Amino acid sequence: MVRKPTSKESARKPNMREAILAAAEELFATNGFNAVSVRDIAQAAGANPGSVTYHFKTKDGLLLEIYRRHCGPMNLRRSELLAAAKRVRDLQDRLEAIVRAYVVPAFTSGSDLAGGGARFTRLRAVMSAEGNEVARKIIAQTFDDTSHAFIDAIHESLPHIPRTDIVWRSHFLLGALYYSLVTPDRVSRLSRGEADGSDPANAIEQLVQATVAAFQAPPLDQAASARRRPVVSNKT
Amino acid sequence: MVRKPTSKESARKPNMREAILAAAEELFATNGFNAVSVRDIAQAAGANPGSVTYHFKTKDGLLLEIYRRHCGPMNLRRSELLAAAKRVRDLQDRLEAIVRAYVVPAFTSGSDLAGGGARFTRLRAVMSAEGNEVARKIIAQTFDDTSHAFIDAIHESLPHIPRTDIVWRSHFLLGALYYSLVTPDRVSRLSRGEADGSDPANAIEQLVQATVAAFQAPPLDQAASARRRPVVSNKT
DNA sequence: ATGTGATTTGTACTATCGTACAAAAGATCA
DNA sequence: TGATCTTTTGTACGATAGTACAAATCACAT
Repeated sequence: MVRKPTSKESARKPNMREAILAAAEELFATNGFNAVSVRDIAQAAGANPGSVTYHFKTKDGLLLEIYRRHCGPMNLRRSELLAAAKRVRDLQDRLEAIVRAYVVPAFTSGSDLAGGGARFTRLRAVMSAEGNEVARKIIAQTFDDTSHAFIDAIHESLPHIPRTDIVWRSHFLLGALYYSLVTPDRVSRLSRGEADGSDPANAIEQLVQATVAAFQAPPLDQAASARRRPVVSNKT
Repeated sequence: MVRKPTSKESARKPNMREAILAAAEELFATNGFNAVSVRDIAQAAGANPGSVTYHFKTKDGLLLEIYRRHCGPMNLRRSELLAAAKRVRDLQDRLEAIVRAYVVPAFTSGSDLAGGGARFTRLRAVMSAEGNEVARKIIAQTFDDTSHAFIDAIHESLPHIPRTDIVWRSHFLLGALYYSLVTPDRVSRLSRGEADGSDPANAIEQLVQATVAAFQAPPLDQAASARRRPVVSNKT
């Protein structure tokens, strides 16, 4: 009989299941899915390999549970911030608030906080790069709603920009966001130590500032693309 | 091109070595390094697993050779385009030309062309996400020069923007570029079929337009960051 | 045609992978 | 305490990984 935890959760270690999830999250996010073995995860969590099988059945199941754990709270948080942002009167300020609502939850460093977090965002970036099938399915059915909500909100504050352009630019935003979390050291290196790529507050401000300007760029209509004949044409 | 094919080069198939390189490039770029086995590569190239060992010694050696093959020509191409871009008089046009010089070689679809190409760029994106050690070493010592050259050029056409900001924004550009090549289908999906994320010409124009605007955004100085107190502060 | 060196094949070895499963240990409550 | 359920451990199995290596095969100068 499956009983709900009556008074308190019991385990020899504080919570082995959580430890495994945290370890897997960290290892997957930094090394990718295939490079990390179940034994690696177990060792990092101070657990036995068999425990992973017991709690999550398979390695895919473990990844699935990581997504399940984060997706709900993260989208909730984003919805709240988006709703607040949409109440901003000034259109320019509203656009910035919307972008901030999208970016900030992705950078939060709270490890206890279930929703969002830089580690989970980085995990998603790596999984998307690896074309992970488990992640791909979840992403499409969980994040597209949120993405559409943000795109619509941005579109409302920039009515003269075609929706297509906004989609492209929000795609670029996500790419920039991902990459900032994947290789923050590159920023420090290229700036010769003048900037700290690992500082989330820094990254957020830079990203918001650059992205708002990108969204406000003139639309890419026929006239514009006809005006600028490319120096180097691409193979069609 | 016609060297002496005397006693040095010969193979039963047109060129098995090339076939293996091409197959590995394709598989690594779409599935990551660890998800692809040497046997997968051999099969895709119509070769025997032993052939891979013969030509490249190890799996790492194969990846290394892929980078070696592409890095030189790609950087050369970029240098040429950058030099041409720097000769543009008008500062606004010059900035766009510089960005284009950076972006265009990364999207070229020529498979015979050794320099650059979308496939190799995507490969780099995936390797960077996976934190691949072989790739990391090569990248740092091969691409940083080029990156600095572009950053300097952009800085010259935007003298009032601090170099730090330019580094961040060019970092975002690379992230957006990578992500566009990794998951082009997402653009098609989110735009509900109105845009084709797989069309390189389209991606280039959108990326150039958005990036130029991002570079031209006002600098992120003390005044700006003080003015906008964040809605949600991040853990320091 | 034949010898020679370059390439390809076939196979085998060892390590490690994900996972299954029985036994041990811990927790819970009559 | 003893019965029962949950969790952890230890171990093993089949599959597959990267790589080594000898034999077979090919291209070509002689």
